[in-house]
Amino acid sequence: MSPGADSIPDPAVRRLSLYLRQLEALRTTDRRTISSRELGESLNLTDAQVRKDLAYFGQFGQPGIGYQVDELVGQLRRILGTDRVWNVALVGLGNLGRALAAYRGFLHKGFQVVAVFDIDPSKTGLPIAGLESIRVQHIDDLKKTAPAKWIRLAVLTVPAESAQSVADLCIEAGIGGILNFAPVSLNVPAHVAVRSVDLAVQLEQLAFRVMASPPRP
Amino acid sequence: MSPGADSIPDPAVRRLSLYLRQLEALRTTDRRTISSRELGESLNLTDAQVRKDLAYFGQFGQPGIGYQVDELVGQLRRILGTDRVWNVALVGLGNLGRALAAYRGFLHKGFQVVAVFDIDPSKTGLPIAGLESIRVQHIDDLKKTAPAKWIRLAVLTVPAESAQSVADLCIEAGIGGILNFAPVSLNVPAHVAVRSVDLAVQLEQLAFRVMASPPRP
DNA sequence: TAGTGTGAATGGATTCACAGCC
DNA sequence: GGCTGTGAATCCATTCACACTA
Repeated sequence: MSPGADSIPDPAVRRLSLYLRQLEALRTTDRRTISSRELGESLNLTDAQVRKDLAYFGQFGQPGIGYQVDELVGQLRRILGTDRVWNVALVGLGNLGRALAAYRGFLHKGFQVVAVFDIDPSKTGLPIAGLESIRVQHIDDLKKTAPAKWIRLAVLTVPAESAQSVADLCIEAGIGGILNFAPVSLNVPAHVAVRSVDLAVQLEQLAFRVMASPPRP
Repeated sequence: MSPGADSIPDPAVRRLSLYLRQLEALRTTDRRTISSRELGESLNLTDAQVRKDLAYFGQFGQPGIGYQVDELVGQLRRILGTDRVWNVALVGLGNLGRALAAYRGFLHKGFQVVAVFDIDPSKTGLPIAGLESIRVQHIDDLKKTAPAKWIRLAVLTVPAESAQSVADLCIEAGIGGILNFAPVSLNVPAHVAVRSVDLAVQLEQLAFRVMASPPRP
């Protein structure tokens, strides 16, 4: 069926998530089909871009009609892997970590926080607001808990200084993907995926663009 | 001096922030200079990439030596605009909003949250943990407060349903850059910069990559 | 020798444009 | 007429390779 995932341009895969999000929003309306042009316009992309991205994975559209919203949602979920639920570990219980633990939006998108870790022993055993069924574990439990609970993704909300060593622990524990909120670039082996979100970096990028455009009257 | 900001490839500008972060970490050590090769290796980039990115903005290196760490930090801050402090508005006081308000790491990177808004009238006037000097304001104050406090950047941590209308308010208030955490794509005029961070999208991207590589033994 | 800055070459992603289908 | 899927053409970013400098 589809070609190997690594032969597909990374930008195309990123857009897949945006298509899915847009289509899911559309499903609450009574729209049954959508054209590549409409879908593209809603995201500031060209119609050709949309068609090419989807065509990497198969032929989902009908000439003269467009794409069936429901079917395309199903296909995109399958492609991205969110047609099942992924168990996620959250590591680091600072402000951000607690906020993410309490965030409800993940589950129906296919992700479920099933374990929470911190290095501070005084926190272990405590309950988590918004996650009634689980307790904070010490980070040393990661290596045992991750395989036992089928956890393959980890969210890191730890201080910059400890991020690399925590990432190493995650990898040892068999984690395959890391979402890193610490402001450092992690070194990981090729078989591990990392995405980093650095708030300060995002703001810097905005600052650069704001400087470039003239101040508003 | 430098060419217009929009003639510079976006990927290059993104890397500038990473260079800056890396160099700032380096400054705590006694390293005075660094070569493009070393800087690149620490970020999994080629030396040519690093040199070309920097060369868009000027000639900062010394042949045979490399780059002076301190000087390059200064140049990058100037280029990105973080040699001064940017006033930031935070809109939406859910879990994530409160976590970001309390986050200390921003100030010394050049960003300062100087106002906080929410639509819930019962929250207005309340103090913010971690931001002693300010009080929650109602979102209708945005249009008056933003110009008065020289706020040009906004961080949106509001529900998906209200994100677009809050963004519209920001734009009306003269905001030039929006960091959007709501899982929707915002429509804004060309003179406004937007960066979106959607946690679910990030996890989806990881899931896709993890599926592509074989499970670990 | 070590390392920058940069034109030229390469490699990839986006857009074009059109054959084919509803 | 409307719309997809896709080779071909274009555009743009990355890498190469080398003249030049400390």
